[in-house]
Amino acid sequence: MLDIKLIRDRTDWVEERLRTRGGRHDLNAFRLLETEKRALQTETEQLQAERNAVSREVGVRKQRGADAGELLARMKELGPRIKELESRLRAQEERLQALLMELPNLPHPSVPLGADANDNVEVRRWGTPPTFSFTPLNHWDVGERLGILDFAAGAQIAGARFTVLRGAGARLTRALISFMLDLHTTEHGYTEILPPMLASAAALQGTGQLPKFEAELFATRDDPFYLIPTAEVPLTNLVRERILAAHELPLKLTAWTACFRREAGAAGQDTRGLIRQHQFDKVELVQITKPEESNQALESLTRDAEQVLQRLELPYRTVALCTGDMGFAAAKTYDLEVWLPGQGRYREISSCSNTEAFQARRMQARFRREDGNKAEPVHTLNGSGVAVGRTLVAILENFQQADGSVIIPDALRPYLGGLGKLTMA
RNA sequence: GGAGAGAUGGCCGAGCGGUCGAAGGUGCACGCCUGGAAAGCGUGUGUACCCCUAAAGGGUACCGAGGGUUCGAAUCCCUCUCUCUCCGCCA
Repeated sequence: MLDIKLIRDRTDWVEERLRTRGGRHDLNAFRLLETEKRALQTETEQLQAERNAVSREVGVRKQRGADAGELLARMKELGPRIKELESRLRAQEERLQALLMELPNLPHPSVPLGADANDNVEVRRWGTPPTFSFTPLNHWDVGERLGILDFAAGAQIAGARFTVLRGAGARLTRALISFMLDLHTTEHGYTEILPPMLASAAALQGTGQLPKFEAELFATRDDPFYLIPTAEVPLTNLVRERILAAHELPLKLTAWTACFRREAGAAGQDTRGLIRQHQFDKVELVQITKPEESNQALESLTRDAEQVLQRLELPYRTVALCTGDMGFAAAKTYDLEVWLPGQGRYREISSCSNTEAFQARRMQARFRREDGNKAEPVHTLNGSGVAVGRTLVAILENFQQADGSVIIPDALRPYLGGLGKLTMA
């Protein structure tokens, strides 16, 4: 949610910044509505003040046994008038709020201008894509040949975009999760959380998935829950409606969760393999910081995610998303793209964003400085550290051998009882 | 799922339908006191929004949420949510 005062005071500037993201946002309608609302509020509050004064006087007179007849008559008129104004005011506020909730975040000044993914800017590259003496297979072929990925079984249970992992596939996934969590908790200073994987509408609204992107979410039928599309939702909502002390910041949280996405509108994309599933595992990183520290925090959070790929010896590049390609809540985003030999290109495996105060304002997450002044919104950041399913894909494709086996990166072996290679049965 | 109890400020805890944003305590901040501290004394100590703004100031709303009764609701009524206890069920 944008700062309403900023919209009011610098309408044109905000509108211009929003325009860089593409889409159209008419802030004049907003400003008009807001002006109207304030007039209504002033009128309402004047009458309320009068009501309070008169009814106080009624009390005083009654206690003295004096007559309050004409006062009661005045109150008879005031009552309905106030009630009507109050309900109009509330309606107006709701409309404003609804408009506000639909506006995306403003891009940080350092974000490259651009329309779509083609305008993203590569900021660094790590590792060298492997060369093969044979034509590298797609991960689904590698996985099926090893008997660790079973797409047919996933479809049988739940349908398209669900997969069953078997044997070493399941174990490798569990190993990846443990490896990532251990790295972030013991070396990067994050606290491990195991949160609910269903969340309320209020929580989803706080992080920005609702109300605008309901179509992307799975919901429960008989209860008011949504399946979380990312652990960013529960982790960030840990500070919803809280006022933190300055010394508690930054908060660094990590969690493994399953993530559930309907992938509405993704028909025909990545229909084969593990790349785009309705359910996938992810280790998430979240930081809650002071405003002046969030820029630096995004850099370090991104490095924390990159470290996962480096330890796993997976070649990747880091890309700064342009204004037109960023998500709704983000002020700035780096994507990590891992090299996939089967596709011969880099594919997103992590997305690290600073949402600044955007989510904090939605969820009223604040902190108070040592000087004891007014509480102000915190900044919230999130990033995948990293997507587990896609990491499995990357390992299968990058470390596949001519004989169909797959070498396990050293960093992962302790989590697999020393296993160094997946081989065909 | 059944039965019961509860929800008030950072925390604890009062609150006959009227002057209650809310007693009291405690915590915290500042000041006095002290060689220093404790104790003691004094002052202050919620959030949001609006008006006015240089500052000060003023107003409105908020006692879990929403509705109702009333000239007037923290206080009465209804609905909901959450927490706790007991029973049942269950991993």
